[in-house]
Amino acid sequence: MNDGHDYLLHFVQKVRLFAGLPEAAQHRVAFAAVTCQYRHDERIYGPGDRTGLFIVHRGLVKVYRLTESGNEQLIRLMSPGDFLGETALLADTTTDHFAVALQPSELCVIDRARFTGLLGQHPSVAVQMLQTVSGRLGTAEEMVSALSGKPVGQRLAQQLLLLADEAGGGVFWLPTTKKELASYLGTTAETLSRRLGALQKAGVIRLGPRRQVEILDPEALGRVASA
Amino acid sequence: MNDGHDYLLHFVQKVRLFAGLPEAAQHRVAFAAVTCQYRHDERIYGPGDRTGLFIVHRGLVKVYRLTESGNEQLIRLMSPGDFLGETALLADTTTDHFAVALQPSELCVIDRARFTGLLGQHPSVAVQMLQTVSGRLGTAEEMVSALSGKPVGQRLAQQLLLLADEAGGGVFWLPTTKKELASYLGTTAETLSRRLGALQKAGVIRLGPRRQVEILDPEALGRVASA
DNA sequence: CGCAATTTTGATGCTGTTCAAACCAGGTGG
DNA sequence: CCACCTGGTTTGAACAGCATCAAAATTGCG
Repeated sequence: MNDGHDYLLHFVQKVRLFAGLPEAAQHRVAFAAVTCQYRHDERIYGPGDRTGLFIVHRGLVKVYRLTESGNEQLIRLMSPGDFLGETALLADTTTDHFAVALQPSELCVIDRARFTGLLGQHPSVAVQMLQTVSGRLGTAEEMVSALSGKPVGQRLAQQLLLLADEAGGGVFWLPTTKKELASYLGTTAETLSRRLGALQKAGVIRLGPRRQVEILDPEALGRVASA
Repeated sequence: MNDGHDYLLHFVQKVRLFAGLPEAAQHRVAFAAVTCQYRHDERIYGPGDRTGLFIVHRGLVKVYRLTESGNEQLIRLMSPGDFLGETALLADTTTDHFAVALQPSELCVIDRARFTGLLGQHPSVAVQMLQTVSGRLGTAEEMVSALSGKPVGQRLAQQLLLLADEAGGGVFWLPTTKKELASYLGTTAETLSRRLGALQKAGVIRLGPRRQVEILDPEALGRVASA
């Protein structure tokens, strides 16, 4: 049991959400948390579930919703250190989101009641969470602008630059299938394929095996992104 | 001076953000706040400004951004009791939003430093704010889904139902020009006009003078909204 | 090697944008 | 009270981008 606690404590300290907490409080968080393992394609939660707070420890989780036509609309990908469940947690409503592990993943779960208690006792957690959620709101609003104004090619170019930036270089691998990337960009796999092909033919990028993308001409891509 | 304070205090108590605070804290908030008057079309803040927290006391404020093509993209309308400025407030970055008074308006402004101090001292404010921002995130994400999936007609129908609901009846007035409603729905004034015309011809709604809208057949409208 | 999923390619049609012009409404000043 | 003027709104015609459907080609994997 102690082993488990120390393990959790170490993890809690690495998550920005709890980094600012006094150590005693970190211990309490570690006690409140439960770790869960999820295998590939395993569902973490779905619409109607009364969720708590999830924190990704290891793996990759996709959050999406279903459109009325039955298509998946990818909302975001969560990597280690990210948290999910903020909406349902606060509003006392249930989500309409699905969360599924894309890779074997490990998540911490903190019960709803315990977490709201924690929020009340430790403002820094609430403030930190507020910052993160504000950031997400900002990107969502940007997405709205992009969807209603820019053609697909621009959104794609932006996303490629962003992915390259995250990877810290001109070569990277798409984090998901192209079909899902397409849904994230608000388009279809077919159109995405055509746009990528066009970029490659223009000598701006090179597509390698296993969803590898190499950016040959970042400046040209930048021009496309903000045309 | 005391008059001013009492006036502010009364207002502070009516804003949900501060409703849960002990009275002493409410007094402190009232002291920290400054009221500002804005006339029609007056700019409240713009991109690059280092804003604080704004709370709408009276009037109507539109928040928008400019797309690269120079069009306004309406993000949201703020009515009395709503607050703005959360993004810039926390991230220590500057906004890329514009805020403009659509009507003669009165706003409370709380300085950035004071507000972050307040947040640290009173978790309930942070939690309340988190709830509101989470809600906004939810609607923004819905908007993304809608934009990338549904045709304009559906979005419009949803919005009409929502406005009718807010107004508490089948008759209401559009809160803004149709041009702005169009930008909010991610389309153009022309298309919006055509859709409204179609709905009227179908006997679902009736368009009156001064942007009045009367919903004649709510069920039909509902069917359009979730086709 | 062969299966199953992903990705690509092609042809077609629709939705919505764009540009242009007419139209209307409310507000102003004579 | 009316002519006028300035946004806002409507209408029309032509065009562009993207979705859709169907089918071929590729990839990854057991």
